[in-house]
Amino acid sequence: MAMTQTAEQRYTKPVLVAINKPLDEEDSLEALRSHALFCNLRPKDLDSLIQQSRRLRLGHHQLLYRQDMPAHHFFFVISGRLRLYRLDSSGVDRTLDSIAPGDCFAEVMIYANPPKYACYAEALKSSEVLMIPVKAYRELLDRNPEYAQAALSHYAMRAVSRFHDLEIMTVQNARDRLIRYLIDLLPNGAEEGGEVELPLPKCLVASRLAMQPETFSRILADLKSNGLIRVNRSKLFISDPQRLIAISQ
Amino acid sequence: MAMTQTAEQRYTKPVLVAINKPLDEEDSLEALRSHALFCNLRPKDLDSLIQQSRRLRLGHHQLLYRQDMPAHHFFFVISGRLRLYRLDSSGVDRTLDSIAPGDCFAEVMIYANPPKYACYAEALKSSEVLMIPVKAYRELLDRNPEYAQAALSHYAMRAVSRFHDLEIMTVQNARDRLIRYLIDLLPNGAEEGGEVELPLPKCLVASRLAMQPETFSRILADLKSNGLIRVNRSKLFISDPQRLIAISQ
DNA sequence: CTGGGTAATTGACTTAGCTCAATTATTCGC
DNA sequence: GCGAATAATTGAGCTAAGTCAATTACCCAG
Repeated sequence: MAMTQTAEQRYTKPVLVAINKPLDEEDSLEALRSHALFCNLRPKDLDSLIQQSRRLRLGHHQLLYRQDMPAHHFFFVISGRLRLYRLDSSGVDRTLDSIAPGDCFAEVMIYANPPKYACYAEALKSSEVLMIPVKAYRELLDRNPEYAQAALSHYAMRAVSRFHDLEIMTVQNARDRLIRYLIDLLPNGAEEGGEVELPLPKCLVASRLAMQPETFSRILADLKSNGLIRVNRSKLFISDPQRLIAISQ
Repeated sequence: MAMTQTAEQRYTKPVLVAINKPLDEEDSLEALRSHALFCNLRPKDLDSLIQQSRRLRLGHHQLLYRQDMPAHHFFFVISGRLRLYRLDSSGVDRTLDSIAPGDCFAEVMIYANPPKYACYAEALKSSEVLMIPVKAYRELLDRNPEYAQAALSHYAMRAVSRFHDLEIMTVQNARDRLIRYLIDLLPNGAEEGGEVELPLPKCLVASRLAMQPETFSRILADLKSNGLIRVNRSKLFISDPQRLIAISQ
């Protein structure tokens, strides 16, 4: 079962030795330029930051960093998808977040003290990330204090969203947690229905929501049989979010 | 039962009309001066910020702000204790955090957009808070960009700690969640034992950990009968944290 | 210090969700 | 496109934890 198999067991490759090539080409960094952390940087500052960064290719299931490793870099996802997880004392693997292209992660390390990664990060499929030196970004902020504003507001948003994640987890039954999770995946929340794609394989969504994969599967089957959702692989169609909320009391 | 009684039902007093007196006296603000967000401010800047703030007295169970209220202030706890919680659609009250003297809260609102409180805040007992205008603090940061560093590193720490809170909640059984929670309350974590005081009444700790008060009580009784903890009101004595961790597999 | 209200505990019962196990899909490397 | 490995589903049984109810212990206001 995936949840009891640890990343330690799965991956013997050393961390952070993926093929990395200099970032001379300018393709596929448009998303970076529009990211909240970077969109206000002067072009020359951003270019310099990119020059000091490395593009990294990660294979399916490849580990990017380990919890407690000294954090010298933070990351921007160019393509693919990653997940953040922790291992507890008994080696159980707890998925805490998934990261999509266009997102940054471990950026909180820029100002953490000590700068140690708070979790593991691995690629869920073959992915490309930009590996940005913490030192370079900090120096940029120190030389240009006006840039701090964007970082502060980015961190504030992140804090609110983690707070919200915590709220879901205080919901005491598995079905209601799953329903809240699905509704948060909808682009407009409970406002209107639509199709959502699970950002993680089902067994990892289950782990994220503190339930067993079997329980996840049964709840989904039940919602489906009640006509509340339609399921197609990892894509779910929710026609009426309000009805979903209603059944969760 | 406390968990199903909503704050709305309990409190009819208007919010934010507690007696507030100007902060001319300088007593009991020592803790403020040593807080990470303020300790690097030049005395004249800090004094000006304090001048623009108001000291607020809150009675037992008094509501300070509501979720989604526009956030014009953030807060520093001078004395007493508060809790942060949310209400879900069915009116169930979910405790997410408790705030002790010397802590700031809602400070993330300084840079949130829109500036709306992400939760409710109420006093758990009679408390005094300093009510700091977001505008004043933002202006201070805008005029003195070098101050941003402290705010950034404070936010980074907060993010890591929320991430950790989330991790506890992915633990799938109530006993293990409670054990992890208790160990986090120990000053030195699992390193050495000691006495911890529950920061919330037991029924709210239960809510925070997504379990029923009855379950909380039974788990505590069981740990006690196994000699793993000693209980005295809201004070728990943990002699051997490693043994506790061991039984949580 | 006393009484009313809330919080905590304990018991009995029920059920959601976990575990184990077997089967069927799906995915990915070759 | 084939086959091995992983993921998802489904069933059966069991147990942790929820519910309801009654009792006892606290805590603050008066």
